[in-house]
Amino acid sequence: MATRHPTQRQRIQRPAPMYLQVAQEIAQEIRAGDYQPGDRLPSEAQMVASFGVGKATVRQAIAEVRAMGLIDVHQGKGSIVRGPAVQAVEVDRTIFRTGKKWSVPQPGESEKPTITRTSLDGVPAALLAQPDQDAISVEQMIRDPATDTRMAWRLFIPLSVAASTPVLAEDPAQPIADHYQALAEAGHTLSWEEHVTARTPYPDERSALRLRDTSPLMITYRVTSGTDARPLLCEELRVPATARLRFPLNATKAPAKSRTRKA
Amino acid sequence: MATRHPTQRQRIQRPAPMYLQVAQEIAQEIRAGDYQPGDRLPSEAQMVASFGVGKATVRQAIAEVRAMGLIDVHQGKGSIVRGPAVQAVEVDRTIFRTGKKWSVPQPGESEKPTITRTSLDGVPAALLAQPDQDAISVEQMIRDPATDTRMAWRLFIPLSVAASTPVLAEDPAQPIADHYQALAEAGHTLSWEEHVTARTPYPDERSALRLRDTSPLMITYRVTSGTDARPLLCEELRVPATARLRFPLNATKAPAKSRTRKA
DNA sequence: TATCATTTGTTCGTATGTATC
DNA sequence: CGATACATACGAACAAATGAT
Repeated sequence: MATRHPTQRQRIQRPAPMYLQVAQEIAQEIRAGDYQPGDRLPSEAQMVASFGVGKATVRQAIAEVRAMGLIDVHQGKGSIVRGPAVQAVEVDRTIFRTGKKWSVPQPGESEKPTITRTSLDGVPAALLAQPDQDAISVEQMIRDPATDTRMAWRLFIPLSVAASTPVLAEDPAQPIADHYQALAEAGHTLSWEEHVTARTPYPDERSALRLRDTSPLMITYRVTSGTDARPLLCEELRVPATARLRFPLNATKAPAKSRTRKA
Repeated sequence: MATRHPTQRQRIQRPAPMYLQVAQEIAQEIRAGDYQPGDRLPSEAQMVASFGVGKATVRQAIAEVRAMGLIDVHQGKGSIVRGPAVQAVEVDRTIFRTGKKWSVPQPGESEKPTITRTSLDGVPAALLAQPDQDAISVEQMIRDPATDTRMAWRLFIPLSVAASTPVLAEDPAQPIADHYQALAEAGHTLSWEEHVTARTPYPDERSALRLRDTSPLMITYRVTSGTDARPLLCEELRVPATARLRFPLNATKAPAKSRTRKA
């Protein structure tokens, strides 16, 4: 009781951890232009001396700055300041239609696809609304030569859909636009929706997609639906978060019962 | 020379770092069901003993498992196994139209907006194609009470647009659908596109959005364009990557010169 | 309410391995 | 080959949060 001063209790403010302070200091110096893109930051040992903190603190600080995307760190070389020139790859998610033909932008060169049979699980299963079902899976790595960006594409064709539209199963690895056309010719009125999320990549994804540092991973699921909004196909695309996904948006006719806007 | 066996040079394979091995082991045990959602993992000290490695190694391993999204870590409590029940908040990015009125889904409750004047910079500046220009900025925090998810919304109205359509500047904080309507009434034929990216959040964003652990941040920019595809407005929405953004997609009439599909 | 044991968070120091130049 | 720099790993200590006593 006597040891606590009520007037102080409001204002207490603990200092941020030292590693965060150091990180902020480094980030500030970079943004201020003290280091130009391409420059090397002082070595860890030098920072230990100049900041007067331990090595673990410096390393944690550098990890933060790297997570901010301001530097690249290379063993044996040092920490290199990134330029804003890290141009974002733009991945166009538009679906084009010319008469009865469909086409989708191709963001790079594709490697040869792998066709397997898998059980539906996780998000694709939920989006396809068909749990406990198997699907034909087509996997393909896509590489954009201009920026050396790698993307992982995967198509899920539920077996029930392959059964009712056998042409899909005949050549699962054909261009996706041909799948769209086949479904349309089978009498479906197609519509699409896309779901985007992001997460920290797993170690194997980091190496497969050549992800540098702590860059997150964007994952987008495109669901192709037919008549009665029945989901038919699910495409998954995983891209480094250095990219930007582009969606064209059209206004949709509101349902009869229009949504009320909350406060 | 004599110390190197040429026949070995092809097969060398360094073992993975111990912290990754430990992380994989923990992740495997979780996925195998050895620990149920809600269970506490063994404490760091116990792992140090059971794995026979140092504390720093265990901590790095736990950081990996946490980055995989398998556990939540709380100081003083321990590491809690997450359930797959971490339902993703779905943020619907549809734009609805009823006759001459627009509406957009409201993902939660809004706090009171802050109106400032800023200079356009970074992605919004590039998307609005109007560098070296000022803009009216409206900032607002949105909270989804069901999942306690926070989102940061921001609107940029370039001064040139505010000048040619003064009604926008009169009440910048009005519902965004009213801005759309005002622009339509001013003679614009509206269209939208949305750009999505992700990155590691800054420390201040982590606290403002109450981000747990190492969850990345998704950022989406919605650009409203008028006649002649002239960009008019830019909305920025930052949401935790635990959310899913949902876009409806309509096929777009292909331009006269249809895109050729590369190999 | 206050205390205490447990658990994670932060920080230091030191040593060794590996990549780069 | 050697010097430099980052990566990994160990040990130790104290701070801060949590939950039970």
